[in-house]
Amino acid sequence: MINNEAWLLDVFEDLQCPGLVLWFLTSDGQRLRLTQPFPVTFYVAGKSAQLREAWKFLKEQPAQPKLSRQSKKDIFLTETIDVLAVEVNAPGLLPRLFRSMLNRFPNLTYYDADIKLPIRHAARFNSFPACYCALQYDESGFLHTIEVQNTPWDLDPVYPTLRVIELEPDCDPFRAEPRFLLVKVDGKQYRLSLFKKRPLLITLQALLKKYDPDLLLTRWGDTWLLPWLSNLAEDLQLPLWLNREKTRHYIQRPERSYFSYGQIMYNGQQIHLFGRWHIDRQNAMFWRDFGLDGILEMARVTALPVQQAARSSPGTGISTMQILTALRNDILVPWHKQQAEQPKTALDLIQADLGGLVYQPWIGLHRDVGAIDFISMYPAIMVRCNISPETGKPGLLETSPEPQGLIPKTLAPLLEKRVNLKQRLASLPRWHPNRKLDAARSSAHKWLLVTCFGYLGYKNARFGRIEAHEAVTASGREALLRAKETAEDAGFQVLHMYVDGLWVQQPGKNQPEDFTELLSEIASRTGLSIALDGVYRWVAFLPSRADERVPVPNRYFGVFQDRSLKVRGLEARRRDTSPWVTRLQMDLLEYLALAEDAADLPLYLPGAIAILRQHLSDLRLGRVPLEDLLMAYRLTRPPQEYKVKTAGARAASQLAEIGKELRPGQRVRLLYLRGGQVRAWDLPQPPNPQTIDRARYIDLALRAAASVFYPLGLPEQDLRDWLKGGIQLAFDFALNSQTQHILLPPFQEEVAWQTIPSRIRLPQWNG
DNA sequence: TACAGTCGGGG
DNA sequence: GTGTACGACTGTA
Repeated sequence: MINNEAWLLDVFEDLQCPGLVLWFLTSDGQRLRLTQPFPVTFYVAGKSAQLREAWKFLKEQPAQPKLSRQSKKDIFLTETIDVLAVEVNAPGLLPRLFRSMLNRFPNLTYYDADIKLPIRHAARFNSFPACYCALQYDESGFLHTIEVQNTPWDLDPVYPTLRVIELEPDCDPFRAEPRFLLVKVDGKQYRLSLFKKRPLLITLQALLKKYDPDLLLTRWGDTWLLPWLSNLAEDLQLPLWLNREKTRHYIQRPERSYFSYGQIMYNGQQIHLFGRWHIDRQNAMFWRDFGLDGILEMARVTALPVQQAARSSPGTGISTMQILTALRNDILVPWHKQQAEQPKTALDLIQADLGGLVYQPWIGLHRDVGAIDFISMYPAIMVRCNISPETGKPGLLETSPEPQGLIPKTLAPLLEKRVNLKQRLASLPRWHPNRKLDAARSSAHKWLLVTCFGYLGYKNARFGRIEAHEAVTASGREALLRAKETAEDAGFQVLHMYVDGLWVQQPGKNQPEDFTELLSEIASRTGLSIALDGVYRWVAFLPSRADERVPVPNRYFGVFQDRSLKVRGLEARRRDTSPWVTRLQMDLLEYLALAEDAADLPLYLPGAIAILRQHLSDLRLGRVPLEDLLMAYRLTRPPQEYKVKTAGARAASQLAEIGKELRPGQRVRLLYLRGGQVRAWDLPQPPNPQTIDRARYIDLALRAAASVFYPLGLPEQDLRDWLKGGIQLAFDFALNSQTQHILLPPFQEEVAWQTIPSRIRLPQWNG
């Protein structure tokens, strides 16, 4: 018998004999393949006559399941229920057995029938990707015991040193033809010609053999590179060991478009390897935002295999965590949710059908404003009020006496870890190397927490229940209202409230300490944690563009004490705004952010106008690269299905004509051309810069600029008229009920914004 | 003028 | 292997 310690890399079913294959990385750096017996069970409930039929049916199946009667807990029922337990020795045989059962007995109720092996393993052994284990195994590689030494909740996980090979073509294969494969391994770089196919494969295979990587980190590996290489190897009859498990071919999951987060999303096809991880940076949803650390963190806390964690949404993650909690607490996991909403009274409907509380902000400019937010408000409410599909309806912000429900049980450690990470983050100095790591992990958690709330109200979620969802929003509104009362009792003016945050103001209070007492009072009156997002030097809430008198809750910008900007709802935040317009708007905002005091803002107006002017003349003189003028629209359907031929639809049609079809969920990039035309960016011929619809872009630019100028009291139309030249510009700058009349002389061409000093001493313009 | 279509959010 | 709902806004018909 051999004792050893190792990190777990991969778990999958053994094709040779019943059980699992596990790949480990040992503490002394070996890559170890072990096998482990792993019988799996699913459960069936229904009328006893039908269950007896099912019993007979199962006895005749080649998988030879072990059958027994058991009493188990269904989360939606108060009493335990009698179920038929179907145990299979070879885990790989379960899916097919379940499918044939379902075919034959579609009306029975199934549990634990579609749970992936790594999740079952996690439930039974508390394992998770890259967990550190104490192992006992014999010479034949048969695993006798596995004891996991750490938990997903460690703040400082110790990871093994992974061997990594990075592979990427020299350009985007969907936009041009790549010529080289760039390989990075062990500090060395190689550039292999894609046209010399035999040497390419021989070199790659040599590298794979020599370095035996744990992680293949690619770009377009999912959608192009790995299938291309694999097909090539097959054609040329050369070996290419992409998998560490050499008897297996990789898994190719097809591309798909799906509805998530209120929009159509697109995922390219995926290539999953056995015994080592493949991550395609181009196709990894979480990769861009959180990096490998975020992916590993997702994998740890959700127990999803790394390759899946990298490519799945937080919804899959949180759903998996709920399944884990259920399995560990001996609660049946329904195969399909079949829970109907309970009937509601009319009053319930009126009270329940509201979302988060939204208040109308006071339009305009405000100085010295504290922004305070509840920390992960909805998840915190779910934990505090014990809101779960199986628990009773709690009073507003009250704790129920029932045992902790499945959802709070799942969330509590996650919430605690996030708070710990955030606290540590706040205490680390800015230069500290761990900051980025903690921030990435904290954000990954935030996503899981946010999504968990949405999942409660999702009709197809396994553990969702709309009443629970509504109980959460009801308590959320109550918390915000109590916070408002508390602030007003303390003499603050509440300028705005939005779902989980509020903006408060009191003359003379402009330091973080000035809000400490308020924070703790709100925390005690609501029982929820709350934090100061920051103190704004000044903040501007914008009105609706359609009607100046109507405030909109989420269009604002402001500057914090540390000079950092916060921008919401402006053009620059939108992904369909071209980079040039975004740059212009951000330049203007960053420039205004130099103002120490809102009262100084008028002094910055000439400089801001000069910045605008500079960008406009860049456009006129053709100095703006075409890429910076690209608009990007997400397609929601195939081009021919659009009733209204939007710019995006027209551009997608152009691409479809040359065989470059985009799927729903993908973005199409385009330029506006004169004569109301559009042109897709990814057409073979580059567009003629002369045909660009400059007027159109200038219009977009002025629109964006006007949002920024609005709180200065400068209306968009006046700005447009004045820029044409020849007239004076007169307007009123209002702050704290004091009005300043401002007069600008007729617009002059000759200002280069490079000449604007960063620390401003500008002439007075006031009349 | 009606309404189809797209966006946001979190950091 | 999937959050919903909705308001703001723009551009087409």
